[in-house]
Amino acid sequence: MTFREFKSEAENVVEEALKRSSYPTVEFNLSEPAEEHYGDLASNIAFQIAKDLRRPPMKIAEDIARLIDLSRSNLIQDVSADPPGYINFRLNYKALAERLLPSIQSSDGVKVADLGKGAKVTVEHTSVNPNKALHIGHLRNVAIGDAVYRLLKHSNYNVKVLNYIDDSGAQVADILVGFLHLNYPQEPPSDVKFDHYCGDTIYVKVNEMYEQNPNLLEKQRQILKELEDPASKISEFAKSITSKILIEQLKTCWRFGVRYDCLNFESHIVHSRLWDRVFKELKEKGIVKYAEDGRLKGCWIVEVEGEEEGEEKVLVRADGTTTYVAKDIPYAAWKIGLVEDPFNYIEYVKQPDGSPLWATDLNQGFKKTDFYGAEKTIVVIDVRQSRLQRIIKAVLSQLSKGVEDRYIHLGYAVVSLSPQTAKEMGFSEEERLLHMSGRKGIYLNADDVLDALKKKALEETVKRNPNESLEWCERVSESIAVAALKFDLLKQDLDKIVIFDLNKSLRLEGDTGPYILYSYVRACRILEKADEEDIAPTTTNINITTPTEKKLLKDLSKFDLIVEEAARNLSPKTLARYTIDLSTSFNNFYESAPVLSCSDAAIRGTRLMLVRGFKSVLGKAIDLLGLPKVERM
RNA sequence: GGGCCCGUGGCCUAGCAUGGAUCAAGGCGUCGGCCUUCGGAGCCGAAGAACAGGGGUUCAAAUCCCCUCGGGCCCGCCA
Repeated sequence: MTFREFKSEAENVVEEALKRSSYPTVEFNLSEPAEEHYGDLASNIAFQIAKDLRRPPMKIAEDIARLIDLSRSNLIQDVSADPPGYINFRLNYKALAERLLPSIQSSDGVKVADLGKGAKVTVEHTSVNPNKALHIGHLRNVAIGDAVYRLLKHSNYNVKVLNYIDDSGAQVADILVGFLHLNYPQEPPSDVKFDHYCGDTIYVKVNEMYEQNPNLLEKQRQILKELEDPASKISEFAKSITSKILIEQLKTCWRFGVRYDCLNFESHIVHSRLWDRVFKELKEKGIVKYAEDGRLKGCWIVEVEGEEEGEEKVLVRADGTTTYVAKDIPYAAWKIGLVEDPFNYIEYVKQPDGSPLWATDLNQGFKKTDFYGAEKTIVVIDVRQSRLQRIIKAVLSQLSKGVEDRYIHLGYAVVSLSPQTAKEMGFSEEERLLHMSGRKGIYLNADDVLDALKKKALEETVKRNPNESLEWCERVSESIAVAALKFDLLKQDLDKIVIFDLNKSLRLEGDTGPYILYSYVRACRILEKADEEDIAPTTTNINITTPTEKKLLKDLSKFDLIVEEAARNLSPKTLARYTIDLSTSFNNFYESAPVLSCSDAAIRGTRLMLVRGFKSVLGKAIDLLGLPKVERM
């Protein structure tokens, strides 16, 4: 918001000084010094010049610093050359406060850079097979996808969120086998959600039975065959089951604070014959080849860039059916507008935030242009799918130039169970982390984890709020649980495996979501009391004095730079880390700079503005991460 | 066998894109402090002294390059 201006002022004065000097023009950068006491920004320009001229950097830094003219700068307090050759700039905190604080007294004033200029982008995430409940691993996908959506939307992209529903695969047939051939009742026990029932009981049991009873596998194949006809009785039955599961899954996602724009059903993509059109073009352009002989005789295959011969991927089997990856190609082509839209759209359900959730349909509904033909499309899927995603992208690139930049696979490492949790749950006795498996029943259901977190938060909330109703405490605890889990899944690098430990992840202290919420609540309390005591913020006589005030102010001023970085790199982690840092700065300020009891009116008023500004900025950061907010806890 | 990713104090992580400053930063855990002060889900301090190992590039490497080791994932006419 203004750190950006400080930075560009510093850039300008260095460039101008360089022009006035006898030194050659070079590229340089400005970064924050390792230690606060060096200043607020440092230029490495002297090192860059020293490299070319083979002269001591310190001398060069001194020469340039001497030529720097600050007369037209507002936010630079002073500048110095320091060993071994840095040019350090210090912020004029009073000027920064006067510029920044009035603008962020309400959340409307907290602006984010316009990166998107309204460009149409789709983000696909969640995409859980509709035969089971979401587990903790799925939640990483959901949290990342939702945060990316929020980051892009606020950076002025026109973002639509897609959720791909594979309603015609073998996993769905497995559930049908359970109902039709193992006589599972169609209603779950009264205290069990339908998605849990299908996933925890039927899916796992059916897969166990396949091993003992090969006949059952034959039944599954039969069901799959019958599912190909959308008008068949079994298709209708499948649809009723998958819809029931899907709605339960959506409830979990809504509980997690997530929304979507459109459900894309695989069965619709298959029956739309999109594949035929794309396949025809792939053949005409020679992108797919027919294997005349060899191991893959009779198949249509593509070569995979960067892989050895003999590693070709089959798109169409010898029997004429399409493979998994082939099914994704027309869908991806649809997303970026390489094919016409064959779908109608119906309003599937109203979401808790009031927005409609649309779904593809082949018969009824309207035509809509919102969901296909995006400038960029981002698909959030774990890294195990990287090779397939690369193949899809490569095939599309051959159909149309420029697809490389428009089709983006956002991969992330999986969530695994810690040895302790694996033992506690009775999944394993080994001292190593355990990968989850829906088929084997090795996972923790998302709802169960949230419930456990909520229970823990509730104990604390009730203890701290003896005068509040149980309903109130429950509501707050639910928010704390969601914030804790979501933040835990967002805060680390996408390339790193999340080792989920039931006990450790139930933490409410330290680098956690509750820490952030707690900081927010503290700010709310101060503002509430200030209101009661009729203490108004200063707007004319701003006075920044202490180190913790300065640090908080500086952190606030960086918000838009951080959001920009996070949005550009599709990196929720970047914002998550900032949010912790900002909260820490506030808590330090809170300990050392009393607001309401401060006797100096100007200082008190300034601090109050800082608290308000903090509430606005942190509130925005919380929104962008997709965490729930609470005003008391 | 080929490809991708990870390896930072006892444990978990940030920093790596764009190499630089005397102490490489947080959290957890351990030990010790801080409520007559806006809420202690907080703050302060201490101990531990660590960028997997080796080589290279550079005035300067946790960061770039190469090799080795350890761990994970992917490599099906399954999805």
